[in-house]
Amino acid sequence: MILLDYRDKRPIYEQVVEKLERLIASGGLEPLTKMPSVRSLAMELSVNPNTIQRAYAQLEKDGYLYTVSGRGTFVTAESDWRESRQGKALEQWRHAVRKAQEAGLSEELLREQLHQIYAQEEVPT
Amino acid sequence: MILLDYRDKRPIYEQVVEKLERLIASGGLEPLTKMPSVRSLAMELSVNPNTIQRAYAQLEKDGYLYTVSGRGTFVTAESDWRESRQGKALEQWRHAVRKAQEAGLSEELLREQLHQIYAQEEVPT
DNA sequence: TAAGTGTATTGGGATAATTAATACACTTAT
DNA sequence: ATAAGTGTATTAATTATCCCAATACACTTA
Repeated sequence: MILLDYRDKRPIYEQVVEKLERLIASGGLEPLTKMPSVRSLAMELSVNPNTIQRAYAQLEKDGYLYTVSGRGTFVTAESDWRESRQGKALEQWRHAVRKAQEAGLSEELLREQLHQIYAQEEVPT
Repeated sequence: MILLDYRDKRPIYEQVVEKLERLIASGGLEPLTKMPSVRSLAMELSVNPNTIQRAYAQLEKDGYLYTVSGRGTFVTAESDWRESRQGKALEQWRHAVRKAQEAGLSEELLREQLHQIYAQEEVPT
């Protein structure tokens, strides 16, 4: 399903989160499909089950997965995780705007830059 | 020059950075004035000189101070640190914009939000 | 040359983060 | 009902990181 990079010095769970998030966001996993169990994915990657559990918990917090106790964890419907993702991105963006405002940057400058960035390319992912 | 708050559980050097940054940004220290030496400020606050050194290094990285080896460290000209601060804020903001774009948020939405935020108040700090 | 400046290096101690070990609770199929 | 499969909670061990101190070095100037 995914492959770990041993040269990567980030914690394992974080790597798993990133890879799965990318996989889901790119449509590589159909909504509502069952994820591999905590134990089986742990076996497959040769890591402790708790590490996978932590990754799943994070992905659930971010809206990409949901879990039914005793049954397993599943991929969220696309509309749901898109909404969650947008909400987070918007909140972070707003924070950056306030910082920019405090630094004395004008609304006009930001509006220009905004247009310029959006003009560059159509959203890759 | 500044006063440490012992109830504050952040590291000392961080507290020093924040207090000095605030002092400089608010005009409490004239540009080009010489800062107290690493050792003297350390003595005054009863901390290790390395702690002050770390704070000064951070402030230099942020553009508030500059240092001449053997002579001392000095307050940057206002135009310079304002520029530095704006550059950093702008860069972070651009990053947030790209994230928002990737998440599928429209330029129009961001432009609206931008206007709304700027309309709220005239920049406090 | 001596005193004052910032800087680099190293290490100790504490704290936090990451992963592991184990036991528990729930669901489902046999 | 029992066993096997699922996620979860708790606790511990290990590892990494952070903060601060001690000390020595390099540079400038009186």
